[in-house]
Amino acid sequence: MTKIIRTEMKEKTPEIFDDVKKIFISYLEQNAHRKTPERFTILKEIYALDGHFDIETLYIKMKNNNFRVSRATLYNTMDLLINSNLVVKHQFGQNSSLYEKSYKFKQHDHLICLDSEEMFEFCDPRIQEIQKSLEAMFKVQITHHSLTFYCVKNTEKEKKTKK
Amino acid sequence: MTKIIRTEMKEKTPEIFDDVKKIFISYLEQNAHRKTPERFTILKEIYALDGHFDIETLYIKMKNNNFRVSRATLYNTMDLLINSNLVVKHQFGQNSSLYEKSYKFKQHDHLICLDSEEMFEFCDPRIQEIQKSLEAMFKVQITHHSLTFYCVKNTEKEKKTKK
DNA sequence: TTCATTGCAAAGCGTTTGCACGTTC
DNA sequence: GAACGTGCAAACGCTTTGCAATGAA
Repeated sequence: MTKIIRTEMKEKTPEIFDDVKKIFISYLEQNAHRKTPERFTILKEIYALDGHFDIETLYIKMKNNNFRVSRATLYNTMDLLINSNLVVKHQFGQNSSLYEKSYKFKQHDHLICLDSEEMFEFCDPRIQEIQKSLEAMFKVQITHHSLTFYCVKNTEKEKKTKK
Repeated sequence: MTKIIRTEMKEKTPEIFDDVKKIFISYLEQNAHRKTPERFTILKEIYALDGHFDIETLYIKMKNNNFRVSRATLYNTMDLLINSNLVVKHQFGQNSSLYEKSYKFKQHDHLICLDSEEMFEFCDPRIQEIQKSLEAMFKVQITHHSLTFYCVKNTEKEKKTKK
């Protein structure tokens, strides 16, 4: 599996779950969504995970913890969490999407090695400058972005198509 | 359908197909792939298209032109063309991939409006600077990147999840 | 002749949908 | 009580795979 190298240590996860829960409640109330126990259980499970995860992994984890949950509910809840800015979604390959908790975790982009199983995370302030330029040029408000660089360590004869 | 606004006009497509064909032949020979008529027909069809397209669109277009082709061959050939640097692949949503001819067409990134059907293209030199920094920092060679900004024109109450 | 490539159809797989039941408001 | 949310299974849609036939080297 993919080894992830983080360029900066993340702060120890304190009791941020209370904060996160409040934010989620506020979002649900403001948008007239119901506060079901499933939604809070899913949020809690996600904030107990580190790094990227996919729906299947989350599903298995919850099943192992004896929570009765369906994939459909997981997908629905992810949308709510993304809109609450509590989770970010990445689509690196063409396969499954990867998700990641985002509250109090620094926004970062990715550098993916094509000839090894490594993925690096980085944060470059120049991306914010580009964003400002675009907002001024196109007269829009940018909500988020996705930036991924792909690299090789060794020179390869023919690039393997990423599965 | 998505309206695409280009920030700079592309040069008129001259007889670049000869160049492109030579590059493809060279790639096929260097990698011991066969030079089948299907591959060249697909290449020609792609270079007759403008902007983004998906496999289904290309498939229909070729069927309409009375070419006997299968989707499987289209997918296989796209991989070869991507490795030849004659085509780039975008994965904006989580649905189908979009492809685009790339030879002699300026590398660009995208700005996607979430509350309209517009997509802008832009090219910012600062992205190259970020790339250089990353190559030095991680001691790798970057082959390509994907950068997409998402924006809104109007303030929206609840973000619609992109289909 | 050999075996990579092709078209076709079926399979694969992540995600979405339909529906009856349960639960929040 | 009304209607939103849930679990389950089936459906969906893009992509890949299996296989016999074709044809490039």
